[in-house]
Amino acid sequence: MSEIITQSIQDYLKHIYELNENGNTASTNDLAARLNIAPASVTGMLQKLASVSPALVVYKKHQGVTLTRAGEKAALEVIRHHRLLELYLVKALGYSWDEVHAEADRLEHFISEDFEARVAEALGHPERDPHGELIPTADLTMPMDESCPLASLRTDETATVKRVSDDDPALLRHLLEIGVLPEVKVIIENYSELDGNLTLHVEGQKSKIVLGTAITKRIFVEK
Amino acid sequence: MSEIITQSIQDYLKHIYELNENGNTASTNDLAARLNIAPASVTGMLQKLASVSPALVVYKKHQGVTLTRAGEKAALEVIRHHRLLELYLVKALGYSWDEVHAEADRLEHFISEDFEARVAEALGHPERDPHGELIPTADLTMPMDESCPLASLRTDETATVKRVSDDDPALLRHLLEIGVLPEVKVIIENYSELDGNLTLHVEGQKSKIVLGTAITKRIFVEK
DNA sequence: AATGTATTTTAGGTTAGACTAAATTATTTG
DNA sequence: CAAATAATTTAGTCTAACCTAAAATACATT
Ligand SMILES: [Mn+2]
Ligand SMILES: [Mn+2]
Ligand SMILES: [Mn+2]
Ligand SMILES: [Mn+2]
Repeated sequence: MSEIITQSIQDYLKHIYELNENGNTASTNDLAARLNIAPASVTGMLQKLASVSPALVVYKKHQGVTLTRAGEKAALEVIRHHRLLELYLVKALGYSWDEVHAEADRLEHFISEDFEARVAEALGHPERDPHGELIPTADLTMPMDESCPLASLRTDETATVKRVSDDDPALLRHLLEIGVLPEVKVIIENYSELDGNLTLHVEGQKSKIVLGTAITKRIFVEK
Repeated sequence: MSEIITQSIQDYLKHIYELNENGNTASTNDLAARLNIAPASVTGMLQKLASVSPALVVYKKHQGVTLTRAGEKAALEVIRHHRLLELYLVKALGYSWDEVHAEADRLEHFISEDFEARVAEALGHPERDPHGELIPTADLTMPMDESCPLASLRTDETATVKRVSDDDPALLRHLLEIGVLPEVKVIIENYSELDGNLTLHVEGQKSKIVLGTAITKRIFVEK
């Protein structure tokens, strides 16, 4: 039984996990867009993932998929690899936080459990990756994430940045430049009803900055 | 033109390089044995490698293959990855020298040129891997290897161990135990005509040891 | 409730890289 | 040098993971 979980399957499961995180089922089209694979091919793979034993997803025609516990464990394994690798590349090999994603996205599929354990040890069993994303534990549970989008804050609210989306290097370079990094405090000076722009003061920075929703939806904070 | 060099092709080229090292052409059967692939499948791949452009091997029916310059460069790229990775795993992550081969054999195909450069830098641009094997340079040339098999030495000769075969963990653990490591000096106390056994004194060790040809052919020394 | 649009699935096909069985060619040995 | 044996190649299949085009279904709007 217990089928081989290929690189391709790992990528499907990882993206299904991320789409499921907000309680949504993962739709064929969303997955196709994320994975850069034709929707028809995604349907084929989802049907396969649902019919292996143990099943990795629950599939109902036209209604997208959710992960089974087996699928979730496989997904968390890959995500743990990814995030540990990202942090290791930064800490040990001097990568900057906008460079790590692509490298980790490949290597995540090929490191051994031994390698994973040694890297975790070398890093002191960290909780978060360079972008503040939570690292699943060695026993494959995902810690609770208490954060909400910066975009949901309003004038005079105060919060601490916890994590940022890591898939756009240009955004990461910009955030580094304006000092919006994990664990940094921000104060909302103004919220614009018209465009959703936030004007905010960033701890340690002289001038205020204005950020649109394309950015503030990708920054997560705790109040 | 310039075809994609897949993981599978990289493995073929690497093993062809190693078989070619002693001036021999790489035979279908030898490759099949090393790669754990049926001879018929190897023939198919060799014909393909000979017909891509630029050609990666020179193939003549029933006579095995040799690498073209393009094939050699691709092979050296993989071998450089492998040996840098092995040394990095030992130096940075605490692997022992009998544990690194399998991990490096997978990762060699998936690290970026950037990763390679950073690892080389972190290691101070080393010349040899943990087993004493020479690391191809960044511009893909293989340094001269001046060593010869320990098995070719005779009574009263003195030599320095330069490298050992890295593909048998049990042998590596044994060599570690008896102190036969790169840069260690040995003196041949006796050579047996009958079985080829060598009795030798190893620098830093109390008692003499006797090694059969299965071992002495896999240890390389300089006089 | 009917129609148009968006989403998803089905059907049929391609490619890389493996396999086995059978045929061919090369090499060794009596 | 002929027969046996070993090495290699050919021919035909298989599987995973993708593709496109067409069909089916679901959903949104009037
Ligand atoms: Mn990936
Ligand atoms: Mn990250
Ligand atoms: Mn390999
Ligand atoms: Mn080695």
